Amino acid sequence: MSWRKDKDDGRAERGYHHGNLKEALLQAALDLITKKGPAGFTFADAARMAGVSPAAPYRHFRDRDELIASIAQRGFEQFEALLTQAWDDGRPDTVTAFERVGKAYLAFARQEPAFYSAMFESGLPADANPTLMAASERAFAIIRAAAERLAALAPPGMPRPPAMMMALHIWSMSHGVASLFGRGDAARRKLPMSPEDLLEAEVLIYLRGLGFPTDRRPGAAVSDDKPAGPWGKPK
Amino acid sequence: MSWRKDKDDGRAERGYHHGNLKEALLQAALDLITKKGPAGFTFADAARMAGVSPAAPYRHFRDRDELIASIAQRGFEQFEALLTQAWDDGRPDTVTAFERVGKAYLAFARQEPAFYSAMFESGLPADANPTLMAASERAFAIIRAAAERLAALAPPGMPRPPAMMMALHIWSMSHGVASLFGRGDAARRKLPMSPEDLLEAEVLIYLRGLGFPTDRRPGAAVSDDKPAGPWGKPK
DNA sequence: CGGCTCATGTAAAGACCGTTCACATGAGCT
DNA sequence: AGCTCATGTGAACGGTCTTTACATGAGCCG
Repeated sequence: MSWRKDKDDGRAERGYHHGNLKEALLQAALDLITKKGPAGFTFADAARMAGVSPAAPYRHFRDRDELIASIAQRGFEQFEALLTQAWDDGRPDTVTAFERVGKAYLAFARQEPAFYSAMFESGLPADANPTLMAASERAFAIIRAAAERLAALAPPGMPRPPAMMMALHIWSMSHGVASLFGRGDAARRKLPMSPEDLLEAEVLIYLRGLGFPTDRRPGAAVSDDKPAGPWGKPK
Repeated sequence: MSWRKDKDDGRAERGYHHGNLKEALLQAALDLITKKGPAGFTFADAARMAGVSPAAPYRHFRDRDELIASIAQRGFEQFEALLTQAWDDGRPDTVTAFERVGKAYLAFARQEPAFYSAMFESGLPADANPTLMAASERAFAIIRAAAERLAALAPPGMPRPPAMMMALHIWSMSHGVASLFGRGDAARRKLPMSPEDLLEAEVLIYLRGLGFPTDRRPGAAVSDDKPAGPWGKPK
C-alpha cells in the first residue's frame, strides 16, 4: 500500500516534491489520532511523519481544522458505505437488517476510533462546513430510510411511530453505547456484557416497546406467555 | 460572589498573594471551556483571567490535565447531587421519578456544558485517576439504584430485566441524546422535537418494551386497545 | 514585637506548536 | 528548451506548556 514512486522505505529518498502529500498527511493524521486522540494530534507531527517540513501541509489544508474536517468527511463516507451494506435494503427481513445496522454502527466506532472521534468528538463548528454536514446527513439518511421501512411494518392496532423519531432514537442509543462503552483500550468501566450485546438488547427492547415482534424466528408474534427477554436466557 | 479581600474590581489591587487562586482558576477554566470548548481552553488564559503569572497555576495543579480532571470531579459531584434530587427516592412513584432522572441528566448537560464536556469529552485517561472514577461511579450509582427499584416492579409474567443492564441502557440513551442533540448554540441538526421530548419518548418506549405501564395515570396497565403512543397524540 | 519558615507568587527560559512569508525546486506543458 | 505554477523549504513570530531559580509575605513561635 505504498504510494511512493520507487522505494517504499519510509521517508528516505524523495525528490523535492512528495508526490502524494495530501494522502500521506491524511493517513498520518489518522494514525496519530488513533494513538493519541484528536486533541493530542499535531499538525507538525503529521508533517514529520510524512517527511516534509512543518509548512508543507499548508499547501493542502488551510489549517489544522480543515485536515480534521477532511478526515471526518472521509469517515462519514466510509460510515455511509458500511451502513448501506449492513442495511442491505432490508434483507432478509426488516427487523434483522435493522439490528444489523445497529451492530454496524458500533463496529465502525470500535474499529475506526480515529474516524469516529473526528466525526463526533472533535468539536468542529458544524455550520462552517456545509459539505461535511451533507456527508453526515447522507449517512444518517440510511438509518432514517431503515426506520421508515420499519415504521411501515408497525403492527396494526398500534399507533404508527414517526420514522424520523425512531431513527433519532436508534442513533442516540448507538452513539451513547459507542461513546460511553465502545472505545478505550480496556473497558473503562466493568460491564456485565459486551457493548454489542448491550446495544442489541437495548434496540430489541425498544422495538418491542413499539409493538414489534422481536423473536428471531420470522413470523413470530409478541406472545403473552412468558416471552424470553432480549437480554439472553437466564441460565 | 467575590473572594477578594477588599476591592472586587477584576484584577486590580492585589498583594503578592492571590488568596484564593485555586478557586479562581477553576472558575476561570469553567468560563473558558463554556466559551471555547475543552480543547480551546488554555492554561495560560486561565492564569491571565485570574490575574497571575503563567507559572502560578502550577502551585495548585500538576498540569493542565489535572485542572480539567478537577473540574470533571466537581462536575460529577454536582451531577450526583442533581440526580439524587431528581430521583427523590422514587417519589411519588417509581416510573415518574425515573423519568425525572432522565430529564435531569439532559438538563445538566444543557445547562452545564462546560462540566459535561470535562466529564465526558475531554479524553482524560480514565485509569490514571481513581478518585475521578469513583466520583463518576457514585453518580452512576444513582441511576443504578433507580433501575434497581424499577426492575423490582417488573410486571409479573414478564422476565425480570437485570437492573444493571437497564441502568446502562438509560445512561446510554441520555448520553446519546445529550451528546448528539443537546448542546450547540443552535441545534446543529433540525429536529422534529426538542431533545427533552425526544429522550422522554425514547425512555417511555423502552420501558414499555420491558412491560412497564407507561401511561401517566397511576395504575393504568398496558392495554391492547390502541394505546396512545408516548410520542404525543397525532393532531 | 521580632524573626523564621514555607506556601505561594514571579521572571526567565527551553521546547514545541500553528501559522505566515519570501524563496527554491522541478513536473508538465508549449 | 524554456516557462509557469503547484508544491516544498527555512526562517521567523507569537503563543502555549512546563521547569527552575528567586521573591514575597502570612502565620507561627518565642
